[in-house]
Amino acid sequence: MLDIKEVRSNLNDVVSRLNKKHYKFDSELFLSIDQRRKALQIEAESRQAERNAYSKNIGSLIHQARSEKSEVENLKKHGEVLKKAAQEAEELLEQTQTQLEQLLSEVPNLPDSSVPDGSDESSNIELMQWGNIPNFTFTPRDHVDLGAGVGGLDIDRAAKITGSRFAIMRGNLALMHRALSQFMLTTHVLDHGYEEIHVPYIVNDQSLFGTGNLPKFADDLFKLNDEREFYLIPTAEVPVTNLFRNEIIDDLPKKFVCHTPCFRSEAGSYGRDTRGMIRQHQFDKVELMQFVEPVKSWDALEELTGNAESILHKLELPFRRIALCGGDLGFSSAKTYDLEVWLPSQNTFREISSCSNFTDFQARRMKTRYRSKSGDRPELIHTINGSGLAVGRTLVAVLENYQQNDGSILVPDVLRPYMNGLTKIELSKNGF
RNA sequence: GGUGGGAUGGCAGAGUGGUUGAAUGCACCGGUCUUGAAAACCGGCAUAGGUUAAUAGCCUAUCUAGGGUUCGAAUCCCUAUCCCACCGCCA
Repeated sequence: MLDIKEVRSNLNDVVSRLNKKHYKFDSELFLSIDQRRKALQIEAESRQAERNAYSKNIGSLIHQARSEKSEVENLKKHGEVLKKAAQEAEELLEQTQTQLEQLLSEVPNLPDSSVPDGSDESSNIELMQWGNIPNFTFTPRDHVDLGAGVGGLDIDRAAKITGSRFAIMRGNLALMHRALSQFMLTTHVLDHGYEEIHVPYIVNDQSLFGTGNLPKFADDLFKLNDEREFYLIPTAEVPVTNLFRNEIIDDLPKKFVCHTPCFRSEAGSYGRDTRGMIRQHQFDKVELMQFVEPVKSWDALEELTGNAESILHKLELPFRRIALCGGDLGFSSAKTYDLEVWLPSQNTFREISSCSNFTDFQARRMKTRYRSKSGDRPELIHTINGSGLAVGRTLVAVLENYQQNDGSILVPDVLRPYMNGLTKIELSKNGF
């Protein structure tokens, strides 16, 4: 949520910055509702003040036993009139305030000035590339064939059990998948100073509002068939960011790393990435999350992005860092770096991590504040998060980049300790 | 699933209809004292919104949340959520 005070006082600036994000903000509608709100609020509050003063006066009269009973009865009658007037004024105010809140809750975060212009991913800017793109002496297979070859990946049976966009892994492939998440967690905890945290995979609607997934993006979510407003998490960002919802915290920064499955309905992506494990309804992700003081959030974004990149360094997977342009930025983000890993079978880079600074946008929705020292006014914090990394896609990248001529897969050095010393996943004679 | 008991400011904990936004203690901040510190003493210390140049005043709201009763609600009534205890069931 944007700061309504800033929207009011810098309306033109806000409109043009939202334009960069390719969002048309209806400033006239905003102004008309806000002006109505102002008038109604002044009216409602003065009615309320009147009522309060009147009641206080009755109280003191009764206390001093200065009045006749009948007199008090008359006073009460008039009190009822005041009460009605106050209630009516309040009702009108509430309607208008709700309208204003609804309007504002669907407005995206303002992009940072460093964000490149552009309407879609074609305007994203590559900032750097790392690693050597492998030169295969044979035609590289894709991860679906490789996975089938080593007898560890089964898409068809997953479709039977559940439906499309699910996968089954077994044997050494399942082991590698687990090893990847263990490796990521351990690295972020021991090398980068994150605290490991385990959270619910089901969240309520308020948490999703806090991160900005609701009210606008309900279609992307799996909702439980329950009287309560429960949803499967689309990312650990939702439960972890909401840790301190409605709280005032006093020690910053806080850094968490969290491994969870993620559930996305992928509505609107029919026909895209239908083959294999690239786009699933369920996937594992190791998420990095920082809660920081406002002045430190830009440094924190660089740090966190670097933390995610170090996983790719250690796995020796070629990747590049992309700055998303205004039109490609997520709803809550002020700036986002995507990390894209090289996939030989597609001869291109594919997203494996997305690291964003949300500035105070989520904090305002969640009412998460901090107090630097006792006595100071609480201030909204900034939130930063990013994948470190998407486990399923990392597995895909390892399979494809480490494949051998015969279809076997070398195990990256750093994973071997997590895989009982295994150095190579061999072809399976029996298939799956 | 059943039966009871709870939810008050950063924490602990008073408060059952009338100047209570809320006693008291702890924590915290400022001061006095001290060579310095501690102790003691004095003072301050909730959040949000509105108005405003103002993080000054003033007004409004908030004692888990949402409704209700009343001229007036932390206090009475209803509902929800969460926590605790015991019973039942269970990985």
